[in-house]
Amino acid sequence: MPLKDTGTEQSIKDTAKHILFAEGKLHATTQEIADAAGVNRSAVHYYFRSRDQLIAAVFVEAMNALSERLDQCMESPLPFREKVERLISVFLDDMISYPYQETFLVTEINTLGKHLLGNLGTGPVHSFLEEIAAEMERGSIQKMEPINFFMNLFSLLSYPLIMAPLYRELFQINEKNYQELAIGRKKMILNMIFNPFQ
Amino acid sequence: MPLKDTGTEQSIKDTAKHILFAEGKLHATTQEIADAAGVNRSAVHYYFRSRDQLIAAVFVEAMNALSERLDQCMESPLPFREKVERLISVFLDDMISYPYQETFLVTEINTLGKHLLGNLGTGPVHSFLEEIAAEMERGSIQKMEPINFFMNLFSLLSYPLIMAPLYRELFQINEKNYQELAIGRKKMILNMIFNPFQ
DNA sequence: TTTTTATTCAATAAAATTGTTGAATAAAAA
DNA sequence: TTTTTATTCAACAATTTTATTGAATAAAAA
Repeated sequence: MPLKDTGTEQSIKDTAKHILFAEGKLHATTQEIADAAGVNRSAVHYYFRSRDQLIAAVFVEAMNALSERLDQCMESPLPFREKVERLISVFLDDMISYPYQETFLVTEINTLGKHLLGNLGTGPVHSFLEEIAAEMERGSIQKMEPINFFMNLFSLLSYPLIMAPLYRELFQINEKNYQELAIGRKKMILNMIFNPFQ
Repeated sequence: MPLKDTGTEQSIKDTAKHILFAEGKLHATTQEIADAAGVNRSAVHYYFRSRDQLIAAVFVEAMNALSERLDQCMESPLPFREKVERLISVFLDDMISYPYQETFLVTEINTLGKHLLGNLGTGPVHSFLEEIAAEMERGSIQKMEPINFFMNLFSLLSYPLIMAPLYRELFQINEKNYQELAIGRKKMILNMIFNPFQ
């Protein structure tokens, strides 16, 4: 660990994030990461000692950034519907820049161990679930298990972007058009989520 | 390639599928696969020559099996709603036994190349999309881009199972209860899909 | 029984990747 | 200027994983 901060350590992490989360190269080597970061491979070991520790650092940072952003949305004093709208915008932007992030988290969680998850699922998520339950009582959204409402929201939001490489082939859509499709889903998701069915 | 079929080749592929798709060990070595299959590692090379070719074979077989099953559902002469119900059941069963399958396909598609996708997205999917459009005309489902209806269905179905390891932590639910939750979503998904909102 | 075939086994080669080290360098700080 | 610090560089060791090979074995087929 260096005494003054030249940004190299962070730059290595950011590059690793880009390769892993944006490009989806889940088997990236330290060499590939170093090259992409424009540093010598020694620097990677200098800062992180081992590949595993770099991966773990990236994992933790991504996890914290993600839950922080979501928590901020969920804790904001906005009315429920606007809160959900912001949640969708924030998450959609994130998914567009880092479509493989969730996939990475899910496939690495077993090898890295759950202790790296930190304070995921504390406070904000819990109170947001209660808020969902309250809205159901009010009748503004369809009654169901609050967890299901939560998962529906993120399903409709995430899945099409996670599976983009497959669905682009399935539907023969190029990258640009597919992204437009994904962004266009925003309004539709709000409709599905907020207009009580039956 | 052996002249008589002793089932070993298939057993190796099946074991690889289990390790990759059920256990989610995306970095599995040929040794791990051979051990789990109860064969010598030589056998793996005897049948597949290289790890890459084994992975490719597994990929192709999984891809074909998946699209065949889906095509069968989509082509069946059932009324639309029952067709969708079958689709959900078939896919849900598959997701429960192989939760990492889609993740694997999506992360390997870049390294392996799209030529392995075969005849994905031909005939059945296209005619199913037309059927969806027709149902929208009939008013039995909400009007939207047919592709969005399709993606909504699979989003609501797949995402909670793909993300299970993460969401089990987030909601502090054990594996058994989480699976019950996932199965219980079936009816709710049908409701969301079929009851026109607004 | 003889032959064929599938598979194992051991040994080893080849390749890829990671991790280590100590000296060299260049820039910033003192 | 001297010192410190971050980083590079080259060389190499260690480890892991993959791939090859040829002989051995055991069962099935002829």
